[in-house]
Amino acid sequence: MEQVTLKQIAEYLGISIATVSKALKDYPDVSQKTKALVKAEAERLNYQPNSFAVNLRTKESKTIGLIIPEVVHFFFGNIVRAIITQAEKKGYLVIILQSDDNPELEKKQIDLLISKRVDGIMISLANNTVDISHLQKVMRLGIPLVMFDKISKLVPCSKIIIDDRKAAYEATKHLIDQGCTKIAHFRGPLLPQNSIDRFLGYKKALEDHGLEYNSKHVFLCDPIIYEKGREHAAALLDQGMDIDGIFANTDMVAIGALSVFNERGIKVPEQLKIIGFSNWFISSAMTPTLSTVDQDGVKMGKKVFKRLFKELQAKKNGQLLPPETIAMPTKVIGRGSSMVSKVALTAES
Amino acid sequence: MEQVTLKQIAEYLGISIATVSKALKDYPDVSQKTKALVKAEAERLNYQPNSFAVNLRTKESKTIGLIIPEVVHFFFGNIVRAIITQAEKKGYLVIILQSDDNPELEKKQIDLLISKRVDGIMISLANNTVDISHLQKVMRLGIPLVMFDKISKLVPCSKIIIDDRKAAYEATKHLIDQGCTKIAHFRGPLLPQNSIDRFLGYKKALEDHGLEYNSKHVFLCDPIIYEKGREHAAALLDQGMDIDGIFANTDMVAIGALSVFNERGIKVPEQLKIIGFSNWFISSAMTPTLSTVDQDGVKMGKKVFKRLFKELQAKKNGQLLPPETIAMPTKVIGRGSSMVSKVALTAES
DNA sequence: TTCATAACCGAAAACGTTTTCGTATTTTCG
DNA sequence: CGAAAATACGAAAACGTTTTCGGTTATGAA
Repeated sequence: MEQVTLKQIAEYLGISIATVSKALKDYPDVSQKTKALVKAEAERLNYQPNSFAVNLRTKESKTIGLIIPEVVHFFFGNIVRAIITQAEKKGYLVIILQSDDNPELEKKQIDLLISKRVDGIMISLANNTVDISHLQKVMRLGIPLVMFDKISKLVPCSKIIIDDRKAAYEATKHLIDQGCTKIAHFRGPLLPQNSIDRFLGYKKALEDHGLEYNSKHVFLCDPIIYEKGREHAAALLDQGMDIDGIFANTDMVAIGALSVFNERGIKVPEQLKIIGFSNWFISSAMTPTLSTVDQDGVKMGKKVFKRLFKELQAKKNGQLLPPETIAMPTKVIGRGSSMVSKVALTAES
Repeated sequence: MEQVTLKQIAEYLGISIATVSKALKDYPDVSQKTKALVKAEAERLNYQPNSFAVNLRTKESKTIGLIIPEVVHFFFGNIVRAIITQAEKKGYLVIILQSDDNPELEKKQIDLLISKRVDGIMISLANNTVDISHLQKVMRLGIPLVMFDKISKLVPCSKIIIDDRKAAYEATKHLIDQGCTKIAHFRGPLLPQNSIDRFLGYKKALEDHGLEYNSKHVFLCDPIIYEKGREHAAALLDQGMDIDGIFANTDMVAIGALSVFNERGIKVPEQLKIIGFSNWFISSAMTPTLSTVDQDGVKMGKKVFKRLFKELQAKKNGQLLPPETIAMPTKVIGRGSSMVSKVALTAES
């Protein structure tokens, strides 16, 4: 019933606690015979070291924290899965906290992780996090920190991102290549770097292709949800706005817009082409299938943990790695919502 | 840089560690003056107790484990969110592990949680978990255990579920009420209780309404994914099977089927009606919108934690609560995929 | 003044581990 | 055979906290 301790094994075998501990960890100054004895007994009693005692002694928790705005999110979900898997391989446990895009909650959760003495922290910021004192605290305490996706340039830590600007540029260019000349952008909130970058990429693509940028063609989605896509799409139709393409900040928003067009009988892609962002699973199940920008969450999650692990190792050796920013590749996936049907059917399996 | 300890505060103030500890916890045998002094100093130095030392001493980790097949899943995502929120309120941290529907991984993760000395465990089983020795071990160790959604009747612990049989019955009945007489069922794997129950509910509904059950009308989806829905829908068409309704084990499967019908020009709901299960968010964004069975993940998550918390409290007081099984309510949501368009447009906002 | 009482504080043990260092025993080898 | 070296083990401190139990001082009453 109660968990067995080194002491119990020692008493049973009539040897010291120190020897038992060393035997289990294959110290060289323990005889083979004793080792065998101890291990057999530990096995028999199903001994499991008390991690609190271990952590207290070694000052290592073998636990890392992960804070993300939303677990349910398709993209984050993939990242989470990848991180957990990688971490597990290296013997780390992941504590996942969801900030709900709430900066205050995010702050509290950072404190919680610190008080739980996690070895490192991975975070994707809440959309409107501006005060970064909690992150600076993490750095000050010397806790390895890796930011990903939603980052703040003001924090001098490693970052794993995608090149949102370039990706947005290419998404917009894709619409232009398909013949669009009046392209609207359903943008994300004003603050987070990636929604800024996507907007800038959109703008740059227009300019580079001789299309004039019109601020009236940019719609703000805050928060970035399905309903906002519907709302703006409806507004667009109600105003009789002359638009033949939409680049949406996210698949979620694009799907919202698409549903309105479907309801109102606007033909996509004939009358209007749409491209989203993230390659959310469901985007390939829509009618028509949704063009989008693919960002590989699994790859990103792997990179995030790998980088953190590297910093953890460095810290153990008393080193401090200079922060590094890694941009992951993306690629435009053309599907039914932006391409003529013949192609759309075969674009993706 | 380094975390401050009681000892440092004590030394600085020239008093004992014991007094500092007691002052911070408002023990009655510490003077108001000292308390104020200590608290001010602790505040100033930003003292945070070392949780390992606390846990080692108190034998409480204030940490609970949560194992689910898949984090990304819409329904589980909601449950996770609710559990985390509730747990946080009571000062508990949640360690989330994803079993990927893999029984061996599930087993390992249970061991991991035990070795991390979590105070309690919440689990939704992998689809094909048959060996339940790891769960029995949890019970043997006296660790409070709550199972939800995917449960095993063989483990004598508390369970939070929905009445799948009743819910499936009503979903099927909904199709019958809409005029369907030849209803197929895309069922889940053979093992987990809830896919069995949904199948039984489907069958019962047919029988109760004078429709004959035909095993050829039941298609196995294992795993329960989008592609399986597509596959069976295609098979159904290719065989020229005479079907006017489908009750799918999950929205995911229903959407897969729907996408095939959309591609092949089968009119839903006119030629064929579909109802899914779970009220996955995206089901209301499909064209047509998907009818489904709503199960409130948030409510369920709350219940799960509340029950665990109750057992944790009881354990502290040396009691052991008898296991309890709670069924959460569900409700059929009729949308465009099963109802005439006039209604469908207004069924859900 | 003296004694009982209350108020306040600290010494010390305990939680279970890891690791250093010392010591006792055995082995090796000139 | 005797000294040096290798081998095997254990004592003890340390990690930071909580809590029991005494002890000291101040307070008040007799």
